[in-house]
Amino acid sequence: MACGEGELSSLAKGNVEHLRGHLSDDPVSLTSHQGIEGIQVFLHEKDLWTKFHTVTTEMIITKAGRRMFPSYKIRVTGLNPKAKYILLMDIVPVDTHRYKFADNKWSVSGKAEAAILGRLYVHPDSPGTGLHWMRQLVSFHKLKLTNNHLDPFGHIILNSMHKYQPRLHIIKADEKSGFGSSNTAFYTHSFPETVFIAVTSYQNHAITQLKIENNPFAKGFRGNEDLEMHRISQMPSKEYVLVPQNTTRPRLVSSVQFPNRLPHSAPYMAVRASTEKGQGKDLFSGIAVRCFCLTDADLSGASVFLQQQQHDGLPHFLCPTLTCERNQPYGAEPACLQPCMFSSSRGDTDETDWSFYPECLPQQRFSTGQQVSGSLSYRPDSLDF
DNA sequence: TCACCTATCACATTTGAAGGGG
DNA sequence: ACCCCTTCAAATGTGATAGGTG
Repeated sequence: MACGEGELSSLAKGNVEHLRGHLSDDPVSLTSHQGIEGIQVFLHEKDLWTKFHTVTTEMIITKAGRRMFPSYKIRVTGLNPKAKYILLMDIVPVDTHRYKFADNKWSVSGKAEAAILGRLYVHPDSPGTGLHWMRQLVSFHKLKLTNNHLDPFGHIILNSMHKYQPRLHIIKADEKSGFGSSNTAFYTHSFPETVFIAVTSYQNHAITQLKIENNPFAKGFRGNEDLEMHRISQMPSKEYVLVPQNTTRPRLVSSVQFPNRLPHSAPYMAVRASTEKGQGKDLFSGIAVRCFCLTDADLSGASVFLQQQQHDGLPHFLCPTLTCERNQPYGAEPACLQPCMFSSSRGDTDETDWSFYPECLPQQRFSTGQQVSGSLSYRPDSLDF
């Protein structure tokens, strides 16, 4: 059903270029059309786009060309199943400003550079029948952005630090509709949440984090703390680096490293990590969890607490150790708690009570001052400290 | 000369397609 | 035909450094 580039070349490529003259340069109007009625397009992963949009989406541009993330994917309805259509994208400047990122926000920094002749990205399945386009997601994930004004690969050329609006065009590709003439039937749509600023390196750390968390190819940058804690665990105890407990750590806990000595006076988070989907989250019934240690007064030991992020936005704290003899959520900051420590040595019969977490049964217990490292396994039967 | 901003490159890591062997 | 494994190109953000500008 899909039609290749060759067919496009012979049938219509020249005409598609010719169509540029008919396409509006106005990025603000969301939809315009001529000779086509009833088409609807829906943005795939709209929620993800919105997440990026709320912190101002940035797209990397490189000399070699860089794909967009999130990918531009759409679902189309309302096409004539038997008629042929060409689907294509272009990306147009939103305004005539150049932008800068300072004080954690984007602002206008001057006049835009001269606009580059806009290139079109024709979907490789073009021309395809309405049935073909409607029965599956239409993905423009292979579209690449470049800042190379002499780019020979047909990538879309943009200026760094300028704001752009991607647009979708659906063009009826048959002679009857006057294809290639001024009567060509077309439909154009812009999704406001896909506006982005082109950059050569990310400016806003929030965007970097969103990309890392959502782009599978950036998976290698997730959970860097895992690697860090592993590195730390290989160091002599005096060289442990401790992270203040109030450090924002939004992710879930799956692995644990405990130094054998901790400075006193403040709670420290000595634990961290999560790389696998669902780890921690499932263990703790879908609530975000993090672990940290409290020291006792003579620096000789640490206790483990688990912090639950409640839906009311207030963190509650659980102490699963026997010493505390409290298995209730604490409605207070950990600093308000009396430090408690593991009073038993390894092999002692004292039970660390993990019963609050029915799936979470430690195979071993800690002793005071004992260096403990290991991981909370995803599978309840393989918890291993 | 200096500070600041932006661009570029090598790098480590992951993904996923392709190909070979059993 | 199917499964498993290996290989490799492509995609990705990082961090150091280069280059441009005022």
